[in-house]
Amino acid sequence: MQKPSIPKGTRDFSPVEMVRRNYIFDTIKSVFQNYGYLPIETPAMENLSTLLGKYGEEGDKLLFKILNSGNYLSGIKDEELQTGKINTISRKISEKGLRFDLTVPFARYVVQYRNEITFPFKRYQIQPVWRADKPQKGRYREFYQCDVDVIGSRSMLNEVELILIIDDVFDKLNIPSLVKINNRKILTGIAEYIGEANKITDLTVAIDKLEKVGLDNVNEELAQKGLSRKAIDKLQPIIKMKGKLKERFSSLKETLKDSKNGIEGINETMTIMCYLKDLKIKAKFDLDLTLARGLDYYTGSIIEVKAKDINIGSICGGGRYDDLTGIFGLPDISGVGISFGADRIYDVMNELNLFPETQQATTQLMFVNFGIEEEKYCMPILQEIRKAGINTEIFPEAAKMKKQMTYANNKRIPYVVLIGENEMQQGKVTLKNMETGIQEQFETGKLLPKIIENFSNK
RNA sequence: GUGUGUGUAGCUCAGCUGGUUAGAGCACCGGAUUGUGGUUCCGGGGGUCGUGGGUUCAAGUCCCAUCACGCACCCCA
Repeated sequence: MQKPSIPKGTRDFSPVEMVRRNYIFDTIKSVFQNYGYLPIETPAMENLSTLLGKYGEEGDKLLFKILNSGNYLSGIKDEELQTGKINTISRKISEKGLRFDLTVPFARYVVQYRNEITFPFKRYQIQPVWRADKPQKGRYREFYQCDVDVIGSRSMLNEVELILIIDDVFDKLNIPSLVKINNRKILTGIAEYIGEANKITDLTVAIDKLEKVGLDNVNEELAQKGLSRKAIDKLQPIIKMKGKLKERFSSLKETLKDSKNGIEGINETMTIMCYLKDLKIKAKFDLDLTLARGLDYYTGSIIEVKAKDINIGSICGGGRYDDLTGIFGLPDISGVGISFGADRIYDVMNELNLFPETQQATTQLMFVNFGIEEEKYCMPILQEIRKAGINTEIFPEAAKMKKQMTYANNKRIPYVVLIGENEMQQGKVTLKNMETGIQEQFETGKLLPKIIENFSNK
């Protein structure tokens, strides 16, 4: 028989893992709500027309497509199949795809329900997304994103609040983090300044790698992509720029003074920084001109968060998009949002041992099952204890004591109740503390108060 | 898409320059202990060595192919 398995890049989650994952999700959710964001959900699959062309050429390739139902080959002629033109054929046999992120479905949602939505619209969305990437460390084919976006407001206050959200989330999860801030308009300005405005994508992709591969390699890649020697020389002082935030801003302003885009980007970013410097923030944040971010739709601020001392890529990222809804027929609506990568956050917390150990046990009290008579005697007591809010279970069959105790032990249930023939006759119960091994006997009526007392002491 | 590594028990792995019947730890089941888990002792089940082909007297071990998985790059959460 074939060994059971799951597709690569996907994962099963055990009860222990789920408790931890839910801890992350609950933390994130509570912060989102704290800032006035409300949840929505969208379907796992979208029409391919919604998805295609939104993530660049690379992104399109990474979309999971869903085969049409029924006789999906009926509209295709034999000769057409022979041509091997995957793109035209796949358009005919597949009309749906799994969502690639949550931002594009959100844009679709906003346009579709524009008459019912009050703007600015603040929503959060925590759902899985799928990418047909090659999996590796910190990269999965199915993973959760926790998106929070506000659409219909151009105010930089939104950016500021998103950074506060980032700070709150990582503070609550105890993850030391580094927030990088940049602006696409500044990058455009730089491209204009060095005289390579049409090579903006190549430029940003290359300088994005600065930290990883070093300046020489970046310059090499730029030359390879066809940027002129002169342009690369002009770029050097900008990406090498160091010093205090204030100084960097003023020197950048001087350099990009002829670029309308550049100045706009600088002003926006300065506005954000101005707010931030007067607020209490635990995370480190900084302007990082090498931050580019791939997704095509960003037009203004861009934000990315990395966990300190861990090499796993970014754990949160986002930015402002001025015209995402334009493609769906609703132009001139600006939005800004960020996305937390729950799975990477999990990996980081795992590596740094940040999960509270206490999360393990869900059952607080287990009744050992001695037989039918005892079951009947115990059930009303269980009901009463459950009503008091204690997580309680009874072993479902009168298995050997050893098996039942092993079960309780493996499940890390802290207390076990024994009511057998002896106890029933005497109207007593035996309560065993699984941690200390000590057990005591008392009247049945005293069980509940005793248990409540035990748990409240902790 | 490019490069690279690994496939042996449910899991983690050992198995030397090819050599009899493929091992360990953990997990599981049973017993010591018919009303007591976590510690200890004894015993047990479980493997077409990823798959197919080749070299050889002989292949888990060497060669080729193939599949699967991992890591790095590209890109990204």
